Amino acid sequence: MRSVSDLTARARIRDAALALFGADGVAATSVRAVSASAGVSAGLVLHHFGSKEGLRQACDEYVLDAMREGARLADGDLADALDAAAPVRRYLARALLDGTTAATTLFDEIVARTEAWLADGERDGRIRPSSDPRARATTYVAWMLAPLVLGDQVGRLLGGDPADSVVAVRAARAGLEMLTRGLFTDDRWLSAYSGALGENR
Amino acid sequence: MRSVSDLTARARIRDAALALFGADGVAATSVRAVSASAGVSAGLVLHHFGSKEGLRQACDEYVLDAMREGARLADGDLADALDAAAPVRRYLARALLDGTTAATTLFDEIVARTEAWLADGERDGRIRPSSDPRARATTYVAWMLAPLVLGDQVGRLLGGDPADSVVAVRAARAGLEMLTRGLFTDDRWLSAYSGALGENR
DNA sequence: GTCTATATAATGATAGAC
DNA sequence: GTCTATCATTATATAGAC
Repeated sequence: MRSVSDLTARARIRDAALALFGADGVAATSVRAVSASAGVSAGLVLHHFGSKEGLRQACDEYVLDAMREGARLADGDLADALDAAAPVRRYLARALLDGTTAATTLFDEIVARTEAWLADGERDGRIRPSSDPRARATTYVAWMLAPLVLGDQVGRLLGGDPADSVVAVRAARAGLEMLTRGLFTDDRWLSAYSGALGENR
Repeated sequence: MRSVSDLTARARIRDAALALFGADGVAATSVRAVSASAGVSAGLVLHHFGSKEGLRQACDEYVLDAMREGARLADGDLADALDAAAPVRRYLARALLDGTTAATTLFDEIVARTEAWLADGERDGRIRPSSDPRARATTYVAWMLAPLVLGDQVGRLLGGDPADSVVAVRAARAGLEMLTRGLFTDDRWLSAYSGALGENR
């Protein structure tokens, strides 16, 4: 069991920054707040990372690595790859909104992998065909990311205790139900859209 | 046709704040930036709103009203209520992430309305039954909000021009397709979750 | 209502001792 | 590697003239 104080100061600073940046946003988090949370001086933070921007980039790279590792372990379905540590998830959510290059890169990678995974599933019959595979993959990814980005809101309504895994399971189950049995019984609305776009847009 | 300069200074300041807060976040936006964007002095901003926090609350209330108005016009489905002006949507996305009281209130209202709307649909057969209506409504809302929060990412992958409405239509259509015809062909994964939770959790 | 000028605090970053 | 002390800049907010 590795305790917090066993980490190098650099790692502790990065972890503290990750948590604070994720919780409050980069702009709302001062270097001093990070240093206090890590139990070091403000000077040391800048000694290690050069600037606040450097610290942000270090967090970006760390999250990128963590998510890639998670994606490597899960063999396709995005839902499995997303059970990273909570601070990493929260940071990622904010980074996606801020449009950092790391988050943009990651989003692209995830969509590409998901599109390939869905195409595979289409071939062997696990996944229904689509008239617009790219749009479907993108939308699917956005949906899987939604409870992550809106985790506080979803958690509050579904359980009270945000750290409770029951919340995540309930949401995941409800989502799966919609995606297997469907939500709407007829394709009235769908037809309206098809007319507007053509079948293979 | 009402031009920008016809608005009172107070309204112009609020609109400018809405746009900048939504684009960059509240913390990353200075009162001076807002005043410059609105074409007034920094002092006037604080004269009208007391403080930066007061300005933020004014934006919150404005967005709350705008969304409620939109929801009143659309008679149930969340997707229709979300076609508010782009600045309002972007502001709302950030507010949801920041967990402002207005955004929290709004999220709760939306989920409640959606749950009622889904229950209605269940009764007259438009909507399939659910084993966990609350979780389904919450997840559905989170999904409909996802392209809003992740709009930049989705737009980039689906069209290039973020302001292009074709992007929104493609995403909406792909989503509808998944929610009508389903995505997964068998309920293998769903069964696994049902076992873990019991049927009526 | 609107501006300019200013007070005061906090922030990112640097320099140098240990 | 780590700290303290300090600088220059920028931020919010106030006071008072017009």
